[in-house]
Amino acid sequence: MRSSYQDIKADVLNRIRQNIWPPGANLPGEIELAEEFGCARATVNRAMRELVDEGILERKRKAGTRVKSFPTRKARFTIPLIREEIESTGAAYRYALVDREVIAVPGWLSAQVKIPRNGQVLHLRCMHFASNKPYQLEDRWINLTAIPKAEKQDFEVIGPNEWLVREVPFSEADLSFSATSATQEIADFLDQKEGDAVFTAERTTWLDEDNITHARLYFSQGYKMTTKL
Amino acid sequence: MRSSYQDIKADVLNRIRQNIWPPGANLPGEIELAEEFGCARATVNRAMRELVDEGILERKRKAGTRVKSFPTRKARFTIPLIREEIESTGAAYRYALVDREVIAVPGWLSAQVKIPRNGQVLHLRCMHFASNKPYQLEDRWINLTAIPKAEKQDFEVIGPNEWLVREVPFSEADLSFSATSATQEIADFLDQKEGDAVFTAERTTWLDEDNITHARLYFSQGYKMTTKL
DNA sequence: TAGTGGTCTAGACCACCCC
DNA sequence: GGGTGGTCTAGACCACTAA
Repeated sequence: MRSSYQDIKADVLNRIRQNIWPPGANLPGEIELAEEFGCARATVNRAMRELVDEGILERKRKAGTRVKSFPTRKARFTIPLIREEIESTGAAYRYALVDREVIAVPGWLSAQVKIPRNGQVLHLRCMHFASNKPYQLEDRWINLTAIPKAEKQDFEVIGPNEWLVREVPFSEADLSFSATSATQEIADFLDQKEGDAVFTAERTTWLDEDNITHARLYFSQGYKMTTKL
Repeated sequence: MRSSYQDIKADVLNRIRQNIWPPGANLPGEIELAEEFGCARATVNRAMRELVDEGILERKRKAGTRVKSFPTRKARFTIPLIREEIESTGAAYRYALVDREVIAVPGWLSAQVKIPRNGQVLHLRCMHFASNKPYQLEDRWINLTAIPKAEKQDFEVIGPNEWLVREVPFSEADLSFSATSATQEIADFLDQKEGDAVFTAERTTWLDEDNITHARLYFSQGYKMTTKL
């Protein structure tokens, strides 16, 4: 009875669900499991590694494999391109540039990220619409010291996110989500009232040691970010 | 010059960053890469599979491997146990049960999830404190048809989340995040003002076809969910 | 239909780390 | 020290799909 690594994953998950292997329990070693499932150790190994990756199991050399006591699963999510996100709902996507200015790095930004003092940044504000209803206000700073060619872009047609994703590779990004109260100005853009709750994402992107860009994304009312575990 | 799969990953990422392989470019086949890196095809394969998993590459049989045109990376995050989340900041965690009642399934809930009409649910409201400051209000429903033993738990000492994670395995969960305005009641619990923006998480958990539990988590002001890409 | 990735094998050596 | 998982190999067969 040959098993694939996916069969093994499913089987292990079932045993955990049926409390054959409750949280905290030790599993047999890879060799033993390979015999039971009638496959090579590498196959068992792949199944187990993926279960570790999903947050179900813990493994340590010599100590063996066990079910996590509190199996808090890991979820994955993508920050999709906003155009794709909107079009996937069937709505028409529209982009509009609001402001564009080259300025010296504001103090709060140079404190937060590593941009040389006296460096210049490109500050952009853009609106994203779904079927002509405000969907997201994007407040973005691009580090011109790191990405000088951004200055030549007018960003009238293509949004900075889409341009950056295509043109500028990055090595790391920090991401955070929070709820903020709309200022009068933000409320006007999003067609809401001052003080309304606004789902806000903040993102900082790095290439090795250089900060590339920082963005604040304000979503209009009713936005939900969803995922599956 | 032997390479490990991690060396290969790093090398591929570098070539992408240096625009040797720009977005949309086709990569050589696995056999060719294996020769170049001086390793077995399986090693290359593992490196490439992981890069697909991280959202950098796309692969299709026959067509080959290419850099995604819009490399929107996948982030992973864990929904940590709130106790661990709070204690990891150095604050003291305190839990308190607010309400506990067994009721018939409310209409809005039975519509949203699959609980038999006339079924009973355990409705709980709990507070989580960080150093005695309100941190999260948890509004939870547990399906007693699926989890009858929950009725015997008083949840005075252990929160329902912690109990469920340890006692009840699940197969799937839906998760969503949004910003809502605090009602007067929620504001009172969180020590805020009515109408304040509240970061809200909603979670529904399933075991095969049965809905197990549904929870709404209201975080107090200033909460940020952060992750790295 | 031919070429690519997807998976599996049987064996090997190694690194880590609990006992 | 010895047992566990972590990784690698050389080869094989298979599944999908673009041409």
